[in-house]
Amino acid sequence: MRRQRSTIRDVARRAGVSVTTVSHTFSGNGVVNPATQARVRAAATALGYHPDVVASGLRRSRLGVIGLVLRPAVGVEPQHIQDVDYFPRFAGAAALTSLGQGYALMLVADPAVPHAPTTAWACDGIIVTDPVDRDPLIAALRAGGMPYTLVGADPADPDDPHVIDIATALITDRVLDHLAASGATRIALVVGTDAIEWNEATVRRYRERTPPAAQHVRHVPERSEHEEGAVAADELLALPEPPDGVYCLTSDHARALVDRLVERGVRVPEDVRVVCGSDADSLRSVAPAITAVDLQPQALGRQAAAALLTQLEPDLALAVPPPEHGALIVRTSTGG
Amino acid sequence: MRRQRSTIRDVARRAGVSVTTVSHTFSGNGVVNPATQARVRAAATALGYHPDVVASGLRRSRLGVIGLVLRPAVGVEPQHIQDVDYFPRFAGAAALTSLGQGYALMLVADPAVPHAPTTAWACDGIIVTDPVDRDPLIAALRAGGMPYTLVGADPADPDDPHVIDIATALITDRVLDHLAASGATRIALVVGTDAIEWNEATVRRYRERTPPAAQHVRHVPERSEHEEGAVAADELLALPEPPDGVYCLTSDHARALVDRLVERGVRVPEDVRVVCGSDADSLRSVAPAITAVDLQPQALGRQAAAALLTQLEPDLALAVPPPEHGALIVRTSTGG
DNA sequence: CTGAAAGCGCTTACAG
DNA sequence: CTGAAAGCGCTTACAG
Repeated sequence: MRRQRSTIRDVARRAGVSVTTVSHTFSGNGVVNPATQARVRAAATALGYHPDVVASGLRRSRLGVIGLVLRPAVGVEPQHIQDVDYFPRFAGAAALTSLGQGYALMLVADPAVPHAPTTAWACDGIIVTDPVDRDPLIAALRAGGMPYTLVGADPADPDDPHVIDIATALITDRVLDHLAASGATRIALVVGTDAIEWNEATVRRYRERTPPAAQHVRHVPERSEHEEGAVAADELLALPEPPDGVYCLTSDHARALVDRLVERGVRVPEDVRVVCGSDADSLRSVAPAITAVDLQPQALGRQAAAALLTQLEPDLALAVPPPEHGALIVRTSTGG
Repeated sequence: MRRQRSTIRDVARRAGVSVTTVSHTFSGNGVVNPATQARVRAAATALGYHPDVVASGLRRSRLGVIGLVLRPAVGVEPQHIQDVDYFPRFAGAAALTSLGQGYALMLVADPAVPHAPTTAWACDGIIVTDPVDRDPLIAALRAGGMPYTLVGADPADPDDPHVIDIATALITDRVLDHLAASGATRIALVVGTDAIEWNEATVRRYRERTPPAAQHVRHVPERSEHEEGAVAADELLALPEPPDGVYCLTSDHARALVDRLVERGVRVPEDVRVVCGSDADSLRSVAPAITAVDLQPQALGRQAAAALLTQLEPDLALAVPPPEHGALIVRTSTGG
């Protein structure tokens, strides 16, 4: 299956030098007479030679590859993940930042899941988005001595220094303030069930800020049918004192929730104001359009890649602007 | 920089066996007594051992990595490429298809550009989107014996068997038919300058179908300022017989073009009908919303990955549904 | 400035 | 069923 290519040996033979000289010529290490270099390069060109990155990676312990584990991607149907706006944008920005520093960006399967292809270990460092509570992957990365950067913290280890802040508490404050300013007095929270910072820290902050009697938290699995959002809407309306504001983290469920509210004659935003925690195409084009948090996936992707690259090569001194956390895109669902 | 991990030797020593036995245990090759296997696995676990994919890749000539070259990405500012909807969706779908077969998807820089990191060669095969005329990258891939799949053909080599069809002529027909059905009688074409199939085959088909006197083709560089679309609009209006229909391939320029038309008092779609060749967020949310071709990036991404995987492993027999080429999303700009 | 040689961590005939 | 040994293509002290 491998392309049979010419090797450093072939080039050395053709140029009449040793493999050392060929290696030096291409790596820039050592000193090689310019005339000799020219002979070597000519031979290489004639043979269509490229240094084998894999062999070189084996010797130098540096591949020039950054791995990206997109947590929810594993085992999810393609149509699911790609409807989500967040991940493609995050990955795109991380890829371009990496390429700019001479690194490729490799999308890998979670190496901690059973039977995962071990390719995940063929990189110089790994970005994980998002780590879960007591994340076995992080433990494995540490055990293997693999450099990593996390987007959002493992809830069980908030002080890991290799975390890109996703500012969940700050964002929660902004959303709850905005809902209140739009006239909401009883705000319900609809969150996912993945044990990630985004879910857990949102709930924590919500409980800190909301009088116990007014608290209502509904959990909806991230990868459930969209209709679960509608079911959540029904339940909220059935409460003794239904909420007049809802903060729903995921976009699919927010959409189904609003659809159901409208279907049942509830006016949005007059009767119930709704904010979604993650902006997406689909929130813009529905009626009423839904106010959402701009999570700034591209800024986060750039940040994460820069942080990991700096870990790998401390001299890089990459300057990337931090994301502007908590920016709200106000739409009809909160009177915008 | 490399994580110092335990090696197959360490495991062999601890388990009291040879490295051969350890290798056989993990690779599934050869036959190993179950009891011995258990000892080996126990030792491996205790040491936190993972087979080194790079070393194994070097020996076996198989890495489990598919490369993806996104042509326009090179040298482009991050904010540019990520505004484009096409590439993230394509890459996402290709990644998931690959992961499903145990391959990682690596985003690599164009290995044909000078000083490109050679990482691009650290994969088992490469997907190129989109090849340019007389593409030096394809020549390099062939010379290196690297399996590849192209999305769209090299205009100079339409018969390469490793091409995923992007059906440019068919799409052009659909668009021109739709514009005519919406009332357009003189249709201008606004295309990019990259020497890719999409641009060239669109022009060719347009010229085949349009009476010479009614032809008007305007080239706008893909990576020019958005305002170039406005300039194109001005030029079209300045023609002796201005068009009453425009087919503009790229979304940024289509948007600027429509904005300028409206600004100058031209009614869209009553006076001029406009179709964009590539759907994007931005076309949906403007007024008037712009009719566009759904290029089906996800379907193409799946197709391309499946084709390459099948080349690498003929036994795979991956069944992926082909994209439904030429689907139009009709919006206000053509009376939808 | 150039080269012979060891070794990165694995796989794979081959011999026992 | 198990092991000793060669070798994948490169890099890097080290000696000349």
